[in-house]
Amino acid sequence: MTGETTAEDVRRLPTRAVDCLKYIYKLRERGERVTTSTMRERLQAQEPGGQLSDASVTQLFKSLAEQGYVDHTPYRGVELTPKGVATAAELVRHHRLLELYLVRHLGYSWDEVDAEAERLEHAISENFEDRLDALLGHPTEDPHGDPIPSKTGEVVATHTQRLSALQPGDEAIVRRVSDDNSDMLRYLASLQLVPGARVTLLERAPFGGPLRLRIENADVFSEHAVGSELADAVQVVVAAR
Amino acid sequence: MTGETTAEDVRRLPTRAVDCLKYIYKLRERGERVTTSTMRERLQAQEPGGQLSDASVTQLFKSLAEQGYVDHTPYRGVELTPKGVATAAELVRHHRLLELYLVRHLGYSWDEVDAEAERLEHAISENFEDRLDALLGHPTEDPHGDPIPSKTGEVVATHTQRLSALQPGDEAIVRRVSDDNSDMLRYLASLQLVPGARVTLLERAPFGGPLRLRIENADVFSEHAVGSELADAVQVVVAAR
DNA sequence: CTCTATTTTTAGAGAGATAAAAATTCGGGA
DNA sequence: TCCCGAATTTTTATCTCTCTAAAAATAGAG
Repeated sequence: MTGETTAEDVRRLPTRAVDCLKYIYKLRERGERVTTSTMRERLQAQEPGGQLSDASVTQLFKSLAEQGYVDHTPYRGVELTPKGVATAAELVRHHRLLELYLVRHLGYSWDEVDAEAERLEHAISENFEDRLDALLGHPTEDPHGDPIPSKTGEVVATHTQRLSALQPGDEAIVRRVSDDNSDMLRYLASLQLVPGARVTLLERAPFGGPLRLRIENADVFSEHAVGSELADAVQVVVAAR
Repeated sequence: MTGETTAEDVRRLPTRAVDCLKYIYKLRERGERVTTSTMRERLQAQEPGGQLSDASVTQLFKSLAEQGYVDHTPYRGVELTPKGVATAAELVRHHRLLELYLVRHLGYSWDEVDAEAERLEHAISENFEDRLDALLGHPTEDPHGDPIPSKTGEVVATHTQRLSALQPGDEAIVRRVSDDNSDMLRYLASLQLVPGARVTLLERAPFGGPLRLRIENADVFSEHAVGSELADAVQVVVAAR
């Protein structure tokens, strides 16, 4: 028995390699295909001002494939193996536990936590992770509504759709918002368009135009027009149609 | 004006380089000379199973000297420049704030915190540091009695001496204990030989033999014999002689 | 002055990066 | 269906950085 190595992998592999697994995991959450250039953009965005070529990403893919974390079909992209899923889930678990902790116990606002968690997720120990988990009451969602994988990598799946997919007259509950754009998060908070809020689509302009919404959160009502970029970043569950 | 770069240095420099500055800082705290081989041992102990040669340390010294963090006198050793002191103090500040935080808010025991802080100290942001500092009430000492440098690198100096330097009959207050040996810390805790405790040296055996001590902490009294290694690791302030 | 332990220099190996060249995919037109 | 060309991905050759082993240099004790 070689024992559980997933947790160690997160700290043993180069930061870039684990981040790569994490992004594959997150892109797959949204059902997108993972290509070399997509990954280069992602990894590059991570390190401000950092340079990274497509060729380097190809080599990273090959190296991760050799180590059994991904299946790499040349010219087609990569998919996580079970081992890769486990490792990525462990890192994502760190990230989301940290985000929730930073908001609840250190007074961070939800638009600040992504960047801080990005750094810390690689450094914390198994012990730290477990203490956070217990202190937070074994949570299953982070402040943005993203599911927190369990220690064994399972997630509570919720069937959601994009806010942009609603039809006029539909009522829905916000479940999840994209967490990686600070400015958007601040704006969403100002609209009260947060997980748990109830939205009604009043009207939608054609050709990707704005959506007019009625928003209710904590008994406060408002009405706003939002653009398609924002409506794509918000996941909802339809309550009435 | 190029602005304050110290905080960024901690995250921009390679981990090993910042750790090197930290160890120079800590060795100087105890007035020890910093040689190539000492540093190699220190850095090697850091990474379990890690290999590191003396030659690498020499190159690290040269590189840090070129960047203005240390003065390197070949064959003699290194000393921190003001820039080096500032950078090391910033990292030590991270470390000690984290140690105190882990004990106070996450239920860690004082023998666990060094290893965890070691990892986190490189990852936290300026923002995180400031929040910790405020939450802890701007502390000046960590759980082991080590001073926490201010944001500008100043420390509250206390004139201490080793417990092993006491004479029979001396009474002293424990101020500080060495933080890097888990087993010793657990043992010290079991003896109540912690910062704030009052000790009286009853007797000392010759030739580096054991010291017989009377220990008082929180109105609990006890008597123990301790060896010289332990007596060297505890710093005290004499109260009565 | 000489001997020994330590430190530094030197030479070269390995990881990880890039630019440029080669290979492959994919959509559209004959 | 086949072929072409643009876009993308992979390969190749090379560069830089960091490390080590071995050789050379130096310090310090006797």
